[in-house]
Amino acid sequence: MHERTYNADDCIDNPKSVFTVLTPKEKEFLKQNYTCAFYKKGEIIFKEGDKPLGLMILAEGKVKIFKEGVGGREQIVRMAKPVGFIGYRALFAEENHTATAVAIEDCVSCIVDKDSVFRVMRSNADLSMSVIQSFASELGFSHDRTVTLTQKHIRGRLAESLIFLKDTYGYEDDGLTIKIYLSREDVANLSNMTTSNAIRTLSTFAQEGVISIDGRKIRILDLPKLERISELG
Amino acid sequence: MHERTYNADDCIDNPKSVFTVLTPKEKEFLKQNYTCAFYKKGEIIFKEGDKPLGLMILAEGKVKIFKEGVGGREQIVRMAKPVGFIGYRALFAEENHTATAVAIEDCVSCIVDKDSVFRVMRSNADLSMSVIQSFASELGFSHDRTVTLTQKHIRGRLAESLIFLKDTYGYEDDGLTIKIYLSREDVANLSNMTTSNAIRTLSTFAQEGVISIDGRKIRILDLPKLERISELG
DNA sequence: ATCTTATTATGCTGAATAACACACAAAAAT
DNA sequence: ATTTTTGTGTGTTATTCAGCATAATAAGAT
Repeated sequence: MHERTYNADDCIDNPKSVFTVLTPKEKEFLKQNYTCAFYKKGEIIFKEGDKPLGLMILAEGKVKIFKEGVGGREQIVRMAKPVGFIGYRALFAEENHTATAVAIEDCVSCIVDKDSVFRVMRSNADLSMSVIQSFASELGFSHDRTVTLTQKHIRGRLAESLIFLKDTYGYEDDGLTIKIYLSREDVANLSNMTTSNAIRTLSTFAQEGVISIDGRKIRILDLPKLERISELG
Repeated sequence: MHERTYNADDCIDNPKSVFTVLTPKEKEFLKQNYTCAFYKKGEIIFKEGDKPLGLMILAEGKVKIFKEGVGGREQIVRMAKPVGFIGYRALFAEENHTATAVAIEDCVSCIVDKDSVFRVMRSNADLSMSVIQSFASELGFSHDRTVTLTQKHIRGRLAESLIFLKDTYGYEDDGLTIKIYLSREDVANLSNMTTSNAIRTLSTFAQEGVISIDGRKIRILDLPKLERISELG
């Protein structure tokens, strides 16, 4: 982890963040209580068991959050993008982290210290309500994933993961390429399958003309068909 | 659903509920804004797609909350007990319900209307913070379950479910019998397996002396062994 | 009381998918 | 540049578990 000059004010002022409900004064207060850190691709941002130090805002880069299961097998539970929070579940649950966060690309993350976050939340009910709404949505998403990962077949699980990645990160300028470049192993860990089966099923999708593959670059050629595969299970 | 005279003041005054952080005045306000309903065993309390009307407090009885997956297959995502909330995820996410709640026993549920709940939450930061903490814990639990249900083998999943039921509902006076009586189908839907396999695996556990079965009454005879089965996967 | 339906129990078969083995390509380290 | 490591692709085998059938029992309905 390297220190670097980075301006997190952008995060706090970002119109897409939950901070829009804050008063200028409250924003100012937060801006005086954060530090920034730079993480190289592949670096661990926090590990299962670590104590959360504050509210981490992902300012740049992409992050995977996963849990270690049976025999060290990874299950990705969340994919974070800028501008978004990471590690906030443990912070608000007053627990140590129960998952590990790893940078998928070079990342910049800003930490607002815990006391400052809590103070602003107590002073601004709108912020609390936004956080509650975020948690409630995230919990719904988690329940959905549980059902998908346990009930759908490999093809359905992979199709849903690809759609999820597209919805989360969007397309490149070509309007086809999913704007994230994951290893086959990560795709597998997101979709609850072995790496071999992720590779095989991606190839099959490509043969069927649903997607095209160029290394880690995945282009969705036939979204309706991909959605049908996802629905069918 | 039958109306019945029931005193929900007990719920709001219950020392185990999140309402302990409220002032007497706020409690009084909530007590003036709730209605109670009675549900017979097997009755639906709310269904996937329904609009949440308020914050439901389960005052008496036990409730299963499940989602319908591929081919109508149920996945139980939560088991509620008194005094606890039900249907609060959708309420706070400002969505329709994404799961169905069914009474496992005769139940009494009190509904505090949405506006009143939100008003008190805006006036009392402690309450909001408690709700946030609850959501954060629940989300952690959901992530745990996802990993368990996808990665552990049948025996591990069933063992974990039995431990979960014991932790949630406790023992009968004998200190052995799990204080909930589920059908084999519900046990299966909690553990992501077919009814046949739930029956089979329960029998195996009984043969091995880990539990004993008497109809729907399950007694845990060897908790350490059950925990070991759960850990191993 | 008796009929009907739901639940529990058990065996058999087949499909889905994990596990393993190996080859090859690409990237990183020396 | 060359060695080592990491990632990708493909075939084969083994295992787990779902699906189905059938019977016995228990619970509800008429």
